[in-house]
Amino acid sequence: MMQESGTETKSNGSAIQNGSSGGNHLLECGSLREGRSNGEAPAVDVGAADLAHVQQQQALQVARQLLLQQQQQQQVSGLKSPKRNDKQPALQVPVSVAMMTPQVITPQQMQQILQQQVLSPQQLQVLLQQQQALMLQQQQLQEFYKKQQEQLQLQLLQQQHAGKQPKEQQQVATQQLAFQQQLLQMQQLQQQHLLSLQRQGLLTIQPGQPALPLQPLAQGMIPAELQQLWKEVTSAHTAEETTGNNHSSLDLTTTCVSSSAPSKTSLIMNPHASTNGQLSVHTPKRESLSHEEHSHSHPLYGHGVCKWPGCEAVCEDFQSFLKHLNSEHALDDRSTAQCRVQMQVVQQLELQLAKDKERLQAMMTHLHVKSTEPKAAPQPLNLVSSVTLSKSASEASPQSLPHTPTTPTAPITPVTQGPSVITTTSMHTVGPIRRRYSDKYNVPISSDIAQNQEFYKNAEVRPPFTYASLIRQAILESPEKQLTLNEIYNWFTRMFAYFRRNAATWKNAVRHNLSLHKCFVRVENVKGAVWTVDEVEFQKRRPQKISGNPSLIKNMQSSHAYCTPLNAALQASMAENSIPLYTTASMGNPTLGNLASAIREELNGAMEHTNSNESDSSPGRSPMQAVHPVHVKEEPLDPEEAEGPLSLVTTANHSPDFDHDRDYEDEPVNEDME
DNA sequence: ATAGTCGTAAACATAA
DNA sequence: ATTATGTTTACGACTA
Repeated sequence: MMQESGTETKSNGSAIQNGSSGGNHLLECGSLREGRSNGEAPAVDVGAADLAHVQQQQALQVARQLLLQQQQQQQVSGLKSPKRNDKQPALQVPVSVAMMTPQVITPQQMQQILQQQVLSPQQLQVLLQQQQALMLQQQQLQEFYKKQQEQLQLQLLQQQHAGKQPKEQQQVATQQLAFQQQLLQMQQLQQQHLLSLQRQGLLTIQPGQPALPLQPLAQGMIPAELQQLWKEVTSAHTAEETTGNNHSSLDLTTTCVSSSAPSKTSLIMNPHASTNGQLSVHTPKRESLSHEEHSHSHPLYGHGVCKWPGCEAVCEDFQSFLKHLNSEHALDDRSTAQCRVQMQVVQQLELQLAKDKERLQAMMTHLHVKSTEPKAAPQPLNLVSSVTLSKSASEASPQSLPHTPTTPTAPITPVTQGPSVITTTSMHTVGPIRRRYSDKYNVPISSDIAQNQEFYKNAEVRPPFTYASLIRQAILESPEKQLTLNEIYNWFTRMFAYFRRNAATWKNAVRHNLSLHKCFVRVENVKGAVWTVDEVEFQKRRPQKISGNPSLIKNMQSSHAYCTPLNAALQASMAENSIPLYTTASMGNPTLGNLASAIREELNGAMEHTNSNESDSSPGRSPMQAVHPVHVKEEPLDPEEAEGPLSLVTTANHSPDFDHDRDYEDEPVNEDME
């Protein structure tokens, strides 16, 4: 008999922020159409290269045009971000453009497009050059046109005076007409190409836009300026991206340029960008465009620095800033281009946000778990039990259902619907009453926990991992990589609402597991004993993980090779995703971490498997280094080197304040942590 | 059909 | 004596 109710140091641990971002009204996320299913590859055909270039040029110009208009309007009223609510006049144009896009191109398409580097920096450069050429051409044409017109008028006047109509005049007139036609044709062409561009997702311009006016063309840019512009836009952007914009924005520049930014790449690689809602709306400097209602804090001004993308000019006071703004960032092509880029950034972010919101909503709806919801179901487990998303669900749901007594409150989403709604990576709910832990199914525990931390904390959902995995995780998350039994208990209760009840049961299970599995090593300590993890042993039992999926392994390996460069960064930043627990994880694209660790863990598992279990026979760098359990306590031994450093960081999150928290005692779970 | 894994329950031991 | 901590056994569900 274990009566853990004995030690009830009610310090209630907790930082259980039931942050559950509750009712976010999901935005209608534009249709999630397949990315350019019909292989009309945006890629430029060699033969049609010129045409494509012209198209791009024109597209760019149109974009500039739009932005110019926008800017003109904004000059007075200030900038308005194309964010959700504004339908203000100031934004009219851009908004329509921005809002348009989702329907025209899906995010996926966008990603693809960008990934394909349809507009790679180089390409854009070329593009710009060509644009310059074109503009010059047009300029010449226009000038000529003007001259002709002037001439014509002069002649007209003269002739009116003279009262006669010489042939010359007619000639001039027809000439002019020809030019006009020429120009018109050009415009039409431009529009045409624009449309095709749009179709290809190269440009996000509203088709209904009026014919390309000639005026803006006339004031085309100076080549040099264009170059500079591009440079600036690019560099500024990349810089920002790398400085912590996690938002996987898909703007042209960054996506193409900054291969170093893990977020982006991974997002692209990620089949289902799953995030846990929470995709914080926090856009680093990108808010530059967002409008500020507060007169004083100009979104483009902060900390005495101009926040215009890539500017960073120092301005002592607001006045000088305004001055600077008007002089340096006046309505010109550069600003326009930058604006455009910014627009895309925002747009993508919004798309992403919308998507994630929708996802979250679906998750919530599906699980029917609301932190506010009265716990009608006494058996928390059952609540999710039928949500089986993992394997078992897909194969045969029938068997799983009968077991669940409490299905009433169970998820709404029919099981048959499958994992489509909830991304398989993020939401591995337990199986039937007798969970089939996804533990083995390529879901890295660490990332899953990190990602769904809030969820687990608030919803009494059984984490889809075995006790062993959870215990290991708890231990690895600790600073010393070692925990006392009680600390393990605390970790369980702290991290999972599910483990705040039936303490006797699961605590027994924990102890049972600790004793049973060789991977848990008990180490005598000054003040008792602590438990550590023998990673080698732990991994030994993992080969089963990927059991039947050679292709997956293959993919993993290949993809691993591909993302090796970013792996380091990923690992560092994500640090198993568990560090800043919900902070970083939620900030960026949690999926990243998931992906990263998934890859890593999977790989380890796979390799382990193929390496013939045991006996590190691998010549090169075997994922595991045979270490004797004895050593365990001495040095954390990094069986998976990849994870070694990570774990170190991981521990950081284990703030001392958590250590105090006491158990949530069993039976009378006063779930007042809502 | 079978072996292995996992969760649960419980008996038992031991130290504080 | 009580409690926390460990160990061990048994058993059923489940999977490969």
